[in-house]
Amino acid sequence: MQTTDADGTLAGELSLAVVRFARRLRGRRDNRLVSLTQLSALNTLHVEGPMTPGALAAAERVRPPSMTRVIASLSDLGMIKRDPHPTDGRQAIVTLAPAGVDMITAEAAARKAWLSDRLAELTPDEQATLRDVIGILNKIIAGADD
Amino acid sequence: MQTTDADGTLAGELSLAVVRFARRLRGRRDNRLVSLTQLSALNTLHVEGPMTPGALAAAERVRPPSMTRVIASLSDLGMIKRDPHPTDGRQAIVTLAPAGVDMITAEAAARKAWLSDRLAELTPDEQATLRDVIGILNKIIAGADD
DNA sequence: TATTGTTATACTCTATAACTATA
DNA sequence: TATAGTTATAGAGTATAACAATA
Repeated sequence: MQTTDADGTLAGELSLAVVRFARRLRGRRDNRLVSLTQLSALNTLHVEGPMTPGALAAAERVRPPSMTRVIASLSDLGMIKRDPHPTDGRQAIVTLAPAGVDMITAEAAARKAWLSDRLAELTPDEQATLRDVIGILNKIIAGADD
Repeated sequence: MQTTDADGTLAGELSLAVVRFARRLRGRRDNRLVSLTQLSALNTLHVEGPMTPGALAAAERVRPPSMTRVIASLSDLGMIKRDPHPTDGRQAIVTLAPAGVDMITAEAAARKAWLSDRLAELTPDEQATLRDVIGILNKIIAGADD
């Protein structure tokens, strides 16, 4: 077993595998009411609580204009609400609405419906590896502050 | 440690982590000459050899019209070439050109330049977990034939 | 008729640049 | 002037539907 990645093989193969997997995730979902991008924003609001559009953009690692559109679409769907910032008129506070909480719950079930079928075909060791990799991926994402 | 995913937690968290990681991969690359989607197609041609557009679409898990566009862009860049099928006038054979091979090599180095920095911050165990997960993700992708 | 591939069209996600409003 | 956010615009990636060419 290697302990370093001097030749970049791990970086390369990991990139391609993740891109293909993400493509499958986006394309294979049954519930088309919200996209995975929208769901990711809802999830962040659920985990971290209400925040400004700028903070949400930073948390999601997208640019503010991109988050503006995500917020607008989720607001149209009634899944979040926008309130004025108490002290700064430029900012706003984005809060998860009850419909947004319901969507998170429903989407978790929808993903389970197909991905869990795939996961069920894996060995317990493989499932454990996937569980471990979630934290590692999040660590890489969080560390990529350049 | 759990050995099943009855509540869908693994499916949900894995989905969100992978989507965010893929977003970072797409946005953070320095070499903008080819996209990760294009690179993935080049890589498949490199690993599996020349094939028809339909076969390449199937291998990449995208629809034929999507692959038509990827092939057109790579052909414009001189990284692949299209030849007539020897026996079936409807089909074509897509082959990796020398410039495509060079691009695969260059891109592997470019990815290494930034992702390896992140990987270097991980423990050997974490790197080994990532190495294991590549095969698991590919297994899931391959199995999702519904 | 069935298959392969392309064209036409549309939608989502993301970005940069320019702008408005507020601090 | 500086900051937060939106609007305008553009480009990549993907899809479905309709079409053309060939089997």
